[in-house]
Amino acid sequence: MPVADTKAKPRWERRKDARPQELLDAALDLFVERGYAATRLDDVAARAGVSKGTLYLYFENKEELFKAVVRANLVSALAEAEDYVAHYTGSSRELLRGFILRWWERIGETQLSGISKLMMAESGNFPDVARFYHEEVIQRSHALIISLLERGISRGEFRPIDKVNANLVIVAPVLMLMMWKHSFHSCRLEPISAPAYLECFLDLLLNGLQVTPASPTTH
Amino acid sequence: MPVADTKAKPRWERRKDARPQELLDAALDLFVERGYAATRLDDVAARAGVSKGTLYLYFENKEELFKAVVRANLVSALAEAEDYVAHYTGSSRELLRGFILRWWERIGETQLSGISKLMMAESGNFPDVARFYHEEVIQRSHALIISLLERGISRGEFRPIDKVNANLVIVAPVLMLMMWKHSFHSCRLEPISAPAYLECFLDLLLNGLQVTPASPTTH
Amino acid sequence: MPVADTKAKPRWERRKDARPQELLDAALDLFVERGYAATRLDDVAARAGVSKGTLYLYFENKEELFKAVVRANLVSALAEAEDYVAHYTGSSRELLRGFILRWWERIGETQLSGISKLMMAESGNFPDVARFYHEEVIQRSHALIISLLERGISRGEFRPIDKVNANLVIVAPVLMLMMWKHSFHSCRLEPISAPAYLECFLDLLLNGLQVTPASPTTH
Amino acid sequence: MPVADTKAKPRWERRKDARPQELLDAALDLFVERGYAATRLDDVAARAGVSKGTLYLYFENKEELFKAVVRANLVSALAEAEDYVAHYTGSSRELLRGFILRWWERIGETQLSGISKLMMAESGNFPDVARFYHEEVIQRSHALIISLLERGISRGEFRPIDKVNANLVIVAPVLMLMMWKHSFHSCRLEPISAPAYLECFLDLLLNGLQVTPASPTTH
DNA sequence: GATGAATGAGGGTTCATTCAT
DNA sequence: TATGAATGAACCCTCATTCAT
Repeated sequence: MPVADTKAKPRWERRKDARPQELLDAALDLFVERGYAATRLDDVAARAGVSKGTLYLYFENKEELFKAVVRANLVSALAEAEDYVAHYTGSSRELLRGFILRWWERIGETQLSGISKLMMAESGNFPDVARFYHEEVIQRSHALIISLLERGISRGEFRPIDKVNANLVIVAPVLMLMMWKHSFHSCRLEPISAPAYLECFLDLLLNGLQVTPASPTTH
Repeated sequence: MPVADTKAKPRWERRKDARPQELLDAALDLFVERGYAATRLDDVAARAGVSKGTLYLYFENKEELFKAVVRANLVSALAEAEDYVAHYTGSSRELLRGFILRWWERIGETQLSGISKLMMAESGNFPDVARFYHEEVIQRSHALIISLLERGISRGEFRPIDKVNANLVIVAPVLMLMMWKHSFHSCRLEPISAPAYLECFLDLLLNGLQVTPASPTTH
Repeated sequence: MPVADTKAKPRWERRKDARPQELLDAALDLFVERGYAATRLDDVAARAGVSKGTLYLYFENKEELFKAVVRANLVSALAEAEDYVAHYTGSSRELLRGFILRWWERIGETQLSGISKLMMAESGNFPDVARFYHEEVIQRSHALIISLLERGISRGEFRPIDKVNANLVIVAPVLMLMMWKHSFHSCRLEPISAPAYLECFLDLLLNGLQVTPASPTTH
Repeated sequence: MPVADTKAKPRWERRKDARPQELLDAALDLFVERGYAATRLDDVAARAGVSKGTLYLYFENKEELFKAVVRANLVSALAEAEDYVAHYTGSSRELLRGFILRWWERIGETQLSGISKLMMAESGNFPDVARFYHEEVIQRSHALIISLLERGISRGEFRPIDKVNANLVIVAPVLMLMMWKHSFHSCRLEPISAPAYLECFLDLLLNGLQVTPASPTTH
C-alpha cells in the first residue's frame, strides 16, 4: 500500500464536493414522488449512494435538506423569471402569455412542480417550512405577476382590475395543473392534456382581461 | 340514591346511535386539520371522547373511516348541487355564477374544503382512497359542470369552447382557494379575501366566456 | 304487547337450556379450527348466534369454556372406550387392533382430534389447562392402554415388554396422525391416507408385539 | 482515562457481525419456549440485548426471522443427516437404529425439537410458514427416510412394506417425544424417559420390520 | 337472562436522529 | 469525511373482559 495510492484520485471516486448536489438531486426526486412527510431519509441517502449518516453531515435535518432543495431549484428558477419579465419589450398580452407558458415549461413540466404541490399539500403540518417557502418563493412570484399586471394596465392593454386577486386567479389554473399532475394524474386517474388545458385557460384569461367597449360585469 | 357509589361515573357512557356521527365529526376535524396520513386514530377517538378500540367497533380501519367521512359530507353535498343545477331556470351566466358562489358557501367556507385539499395533497400516496374519491366525487362533479357549460353554449350564452378543459380551468380557482385556506392561509401567511377573490375570478371568467363580436384569440 | 306474548314460546326461540350446548358446539368448532389462543370469543359467540356478553353468563372465561368443551366431548368418549375394553372377550391382538381403529373412528376422524392436537400444541402456554387435561384425559387413557397391554402379556399373547413406554410408542402414531390432520394436512400439504397409514402401523405393531421364537432385539 | 466521562456506557454497543447470530439465538429460545404467535419481538430483542428497532435491521419481519432460525438450525442439521445416511456402510437395521438415535441426539434432545413441535402446532394458522417448512424440511427428511427403507428392503433386510406410510409410522414416535417434551413434559406433567422410550420403540420397530418365516398380518 | 358498547394493554412495524468507530 | 448500527417513540390494529341497560 504505497503512498502513491492515497494520492491517486480515480475518476470513479466521487469528489466530496459533489456530495451535496447528489443528495439534493436524490432528495428532490423523492420529495416530489412521495411528499415531505412520507419521504424517508433512508431512501434519500440510498438513492444518492451514501449512508444515512452522511446525509447528516451535509444537512442538519430533514427540514434543512428540504429548504436546500427549494433554494437550489425553485429560487433560482424564480430569478430567471424575474429577469425575463424585466427585459421583455413586447405587448403585455404577449408577455403574460409567454410568462405562463414558460412557467409551465420550466417548472410545471419538470419535477419542480412537485415541490409546489408538496408545499400546498403539507405546509399546514410544517409551519416553519411554510414560512420559509412563503418568503423565498411565494412573495417573490406574486410580486412578479402583480408587476406584470400593472404593466398591462398602465399601458392600457388590460382592464383595470383588482391586481392582487387577479394574480391569484391567474396563478390558480397553473398551480392546479401542477397539483393534478402529482395527485390523481399520477394514479392514472383523470388525465389532463397540459397544452390543450393551457390554451383553453389563456383563451379565457386573455378574453377576460381584454378591454371591451362595455365590460358587462354587471349581473 | 342512598350510597355515594351509585353516583360513581361509569368507566364509559353508552351513546349507541350517536357514536358513529360523533366519530365522523371528530374524524372530519382531524383529517381536515392534519391530513390523512398525519391523523392518528388515537386522536380521533380521544376527540370523540372514546377509547381507541371503540373506533374500531364502528369503522373497519382508517381507510373506511375516511371514506365514511367523505360519503357523509361531500357526496351528500354533491347531490344537492346536482339538484340545484337540474332545476335552475334562469340564464346560464347566472347559473354559473350562482353555482360557484354556492359551492364556495357550502364547501369552500366550511371544513369540507379540507377534504378536497386533502385528496389533492395525498391521493398519490393512497391510490385506493384516490380511486374511491375519483369515482364518488370527482367524476360526478366534473360531469355536472360540463353539463352546465353545455347548457350555456347550446343556448348561445357562452362561446363554444373546449368544455372538458374549461371545466378544469373554471374549477381551478375555487380549488386553489380551498387549498390555500388549508395551507399557507392556515399558517397565517398570505391571507386571501374569499369574496373579493371570487368576484375577481367571476369577473374574468364571465368576460372570458362571453360571446364577443370578434374573439381576439389570435396572438 | 299483551301478556300472552310473554308466555308464547315460538318454536324458533331457542330454549335457554340449549344455550350452553350451542356455545360448546361453536367453541369446539373454533378451537379445533384455530387453536386455543387464536380463537376469539367474539367469533364463538357469533357462531352460536348470541352476543359476546351472553357467553360470559355461562362460562367464567375462555379457560373455563375450553374445559367445558373437553369435558363434554373427550371425557365422555373416554368413558365409552373404557367400557369397550372392560367387556371385550376375544384375543388381545384383536382387542388392540379394534381399540386403535375405534379410537381413530370416534376421535381421530372427528373434530375431537383437534382437541388432542390443540393440547399438544398449546399446553406449554397454558399450564392450568394442561394440568386439567392431564388429569381428566391423559392419565385415564394411558391407564386404559397399559391395562390392555397387561392383558395381552399375562395371557401370553404379547411379548413381555416395557408397558409404560410401549403405551406411549403405541399411542404416538395415532396422535401423530391427528396432529397431521390439523397441521400440514389442513394446508393441503403432504396428505396422508388414514386407513393405509393405520394398516401399516398395525402391521408393524402387531408384528413387533408378537411372541417370536427368538426375539432379535440384540444389535 | 482521565475523566469519568470516558467510562460512560454508550447507549448501545456495536456488535456488528455478531448481532444476527445473537438475534437468531434469542429468537430460537423464545420461539421454542412460547411458540410462533406468542413470541413477541420485543422479547426477542430484549433477550438479545437490543431494542426492538434493531431487530428490524437484520430481519424484515417476524416471518423472515423465523425462517432464518429454521434455516440456521434445522436445515443444516438435515444436511448432516443426509450425509450420514449416504455414507453408511453397515446393515440397514443398524443404520435405522443409528439414524433414529442420532436424530434424537442432534434434534430431539436439543432446543431444535421445539421447532418441529412449533410447526406441528401452528402451521395451520400460518400457511406461508407451513409451506416454507414443508419444502425445506419435511419433504427432504421424508425422502431421506424412505430411501433408508428402500435400502433395507432391496437388501432383503426389511420386509417389503408400504414405504411411504412406514416412513410416517416410524417418524411418529420420535416426533411425539419431541412434542411431549415441549408440551406436557414442560409443565412437569407425565415425564417420559427418552432413552427407555426410544429403546422400547426400536425394539418394537425392528421386530416389526424383520423378515419372518410367515408374516402373521392376517387378523 | 341477554345485550353489545366500551375498554386498554399490548403486538408488529416504521423512521428521524444519534454517535462510536 | 464517512459509516451504519442502534435507538425509541409512535402508529395501526386486536381482543379478552366488563358492565350499564
